[in-house]
Amino acid sequence: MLPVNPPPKPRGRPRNTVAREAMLRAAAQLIEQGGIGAVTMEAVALRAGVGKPTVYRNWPNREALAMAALLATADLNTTVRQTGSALDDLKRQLRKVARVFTSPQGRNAALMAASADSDSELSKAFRNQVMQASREEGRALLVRATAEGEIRLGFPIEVVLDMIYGPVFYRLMMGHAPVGEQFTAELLEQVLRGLRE
Amino acid sequence: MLPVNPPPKPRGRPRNTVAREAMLRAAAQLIEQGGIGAVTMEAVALRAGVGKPTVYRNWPNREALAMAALLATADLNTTVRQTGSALDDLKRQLRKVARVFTSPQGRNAALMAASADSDSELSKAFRNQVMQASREEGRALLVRATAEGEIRLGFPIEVVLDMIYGPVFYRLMMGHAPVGEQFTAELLEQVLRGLRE
DNA sequence: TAAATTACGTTACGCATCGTAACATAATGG
DNA sequence: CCATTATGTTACGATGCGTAACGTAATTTA
Repeated sequence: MLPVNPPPKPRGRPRNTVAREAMLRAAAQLIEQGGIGAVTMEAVALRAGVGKPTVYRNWPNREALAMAALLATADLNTTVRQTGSALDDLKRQLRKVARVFTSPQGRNAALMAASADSDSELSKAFRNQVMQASREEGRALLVRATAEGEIRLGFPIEVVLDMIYGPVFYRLMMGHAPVGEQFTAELLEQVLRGLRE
Repeated sequence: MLPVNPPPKPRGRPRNTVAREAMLRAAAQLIEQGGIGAVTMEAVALRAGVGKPTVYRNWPNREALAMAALLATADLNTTVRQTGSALDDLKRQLRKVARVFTSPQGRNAALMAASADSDSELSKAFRNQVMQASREEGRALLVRATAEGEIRLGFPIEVVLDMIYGPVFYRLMMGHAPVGEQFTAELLEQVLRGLRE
């Protein structure tokens, strides 16, 4: 057995989890109202009824706090239930991704992930949890679709995943056109045309 | 002849264009070194050898100045010469877009366009000049390709444009995979599969 | 040439936010 | 009881913002 101290049992006064949640909630509300820029450590401390140093004891800077708040939002952590064919599920999953990232939180989340220091811990966690999760789900569905004989074999799957999710983010970020039901449907249809033998 | 006063002849002391260019250059250098966040009005004033109020006389805030500096970079305003078939030109244009936006300036430019207030004048100018320009060029090439009989008719061209440029921005912004020669080639190949009837 | 007009650089100010320090106090473990 | 850690309050210096007030420079109009 490896000596992986399971609970290292901290010594002194424990962290106030209520305060921590209050801070995350305050940050999320501030984001919703005024975007990432509205998340100032002082505003969070005030709104959460907490001392400013306490905020700094939990997160080293504003960016980390905002990222943590976004990571904690429930929307970003859902997965699509598998009911129909793989391609039907894929269609529904793409709509879900589009819907989630059309929300203010989702849009801000994507922006933060893009602009954050790529090496920071939270940034990596974010990419893994929020973006890679969609990709993994999509990858599994594409594999299932090949097994079901709906699409051909031997296509570059990473590129195809970028073709599916890339345009959604592109429109979301650049705002040159809406990301509606029709768009995701046409997009997927057009992608699949290149995969049907 | 319409009475469009060509030079309305301003009254007093003219703007110092040398200072203006110095400020834009200073801003561009600051962006290159430390990103958008490094563009503070005071740093620009100092580096350009200019008074702070002069900076504010030319741009209302930091965002506008940074945007103007990025707009002035030459890379973003080039167009691809048409030498081969439409599809060859499209391939070369996609590489050019990828190359431009892989540079620090390009990446920051895309980020600013995404995060800036969508209604601001410079933001709109930016989207038109930098992003729409690529799309227009691509749209023209796709039309030419149909005329040359290389691809079929009746596809949703806006969606296809998103499928071409979206994945590039997606990788650039999220950083989950490189945007190399192989990627753009495979991407275009896969997109064209869905267009060849 | 004189007057009006506009831009310039310098200096200074009030404001917001940052990130940190000092302190007394509260909660928990040994 | 003592050591340890977290908490809230208060305060501080540092930056950057955006503006105002000045005297000066450049250019157009009369």
